[in-house]
Amino acid sequence: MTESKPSTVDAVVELDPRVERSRRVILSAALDVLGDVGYGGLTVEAVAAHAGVGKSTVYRHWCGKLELVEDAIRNLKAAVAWPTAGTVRERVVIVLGQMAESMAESTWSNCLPAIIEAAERDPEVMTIHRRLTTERRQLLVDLLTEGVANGEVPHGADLYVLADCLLGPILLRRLLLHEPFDTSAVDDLVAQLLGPGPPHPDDAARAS
Amino acid sequence: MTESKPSTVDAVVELDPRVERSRRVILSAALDVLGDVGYGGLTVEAVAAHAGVGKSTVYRHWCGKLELVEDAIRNLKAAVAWPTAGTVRERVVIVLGQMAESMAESTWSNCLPAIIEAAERDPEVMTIHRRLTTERRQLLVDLLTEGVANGEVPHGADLYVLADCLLGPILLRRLLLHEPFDTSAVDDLVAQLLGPGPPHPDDAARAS
DNA sequence: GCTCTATGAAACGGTAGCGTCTCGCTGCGA
DNA sequence: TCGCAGCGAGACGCTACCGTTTCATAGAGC
Repeated sequence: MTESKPSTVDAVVELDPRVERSRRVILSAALDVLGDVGYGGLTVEAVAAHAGVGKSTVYRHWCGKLELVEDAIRNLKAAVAWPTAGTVRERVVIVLGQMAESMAESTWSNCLPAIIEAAERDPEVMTIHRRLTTERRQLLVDLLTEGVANGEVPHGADLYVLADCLLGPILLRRLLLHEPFDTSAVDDLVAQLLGPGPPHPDDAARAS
Repeated sequence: MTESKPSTVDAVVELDPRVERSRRVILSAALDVLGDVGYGGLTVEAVAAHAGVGKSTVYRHWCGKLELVEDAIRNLKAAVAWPTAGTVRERVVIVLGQMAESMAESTWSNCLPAIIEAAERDPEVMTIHRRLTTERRQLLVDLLTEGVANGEVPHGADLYVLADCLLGPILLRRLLLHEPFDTSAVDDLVAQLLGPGPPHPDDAARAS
């Protein structure tokens, strides 16, 4: 599942491997529990049981539920392989396909409703979540900026709005409609926003 | 076992005005509390206290927290005045403007994260929420269909995807980015999706 | 005015999670 | 090999909420 690296805040050297192991397994369990029962339903005892550790071990490393959840969300990484080759349009399709796929089944997708809920209650969680989302969207905006430069994306468009038009529908179908966003829908989506793209990318010079 | 009322809203005549008043004030309080503390944090006692009624009064009308929340969500109405005059484009702008406005501040917006969370845990809540969302989106799809008929919206587009492109960004900014979606963004959004139409929608010939 | 019933308040036992603590055990590093 | 620190297990007092029950009050309909 989540092969999270201990790259959280531990710039300091972890001496004892037992500590590192405990922290890793507890954070992973926290995400599992969070996805299962949500933010309000998450309990420290449930996380400890799911991690197979004692409750006191959790309290040894975190003050309580809130700090634990914050740390767990911080460790939530996006399993997205950012493409570097191909036209901008092709790369957008790939990125959105991965987005739709991870929206259908991933730790992140499972935790998303709980994170949204938690962000609503706790400012720190909101900051963390907004940062993660903003960074991810910025990559798409950068990709679109490249598309504007080479003519694949029309000039004059607000690329942030355009990026939200690409990401928003996937989010809407996951959270509000509870229906999948399949590959053909991604094609429709990109065609809607970047024009009726021809299968051949050689005629990228199309502005009329 | 507590019997459930066949009608959740106002279909059946309530004999005693005290009963009607209790149900109304409790459901309203349930939405307030839901928006304040979320689904997991909502308690029957908090709802009763916020409604200014006794706890036993709540249990007299609902089996428990789940049925109460379901009923409250069922009664959550969209405060959207659907426009009937003007071009399709103008009406789309009005609808999205209202959407963005109610996203910024409304009972519905306050409760949305909690409802999303609740829908994730309870199938009944999911069904209710999906129905509400689907109905609202369908109105926009119908509007776009009218636009296709009179040439304001290009042919061949998947109108459901298009509707999600219009609604998705507003949702994304509310839930993930926690930043407002103002009027100018609505204009950008519509321009992005329905073509760069200034006040005059005469440039409908774009798909050729 | 007189029932009749919905109501508010409160007490009740039961359950669940909190956060702290102690106590052996064991893996780690020296 | 030894000392230490992290560990699990669990008991603890505490608080909050659950869902039920009782009872006196007051508002509604006749």
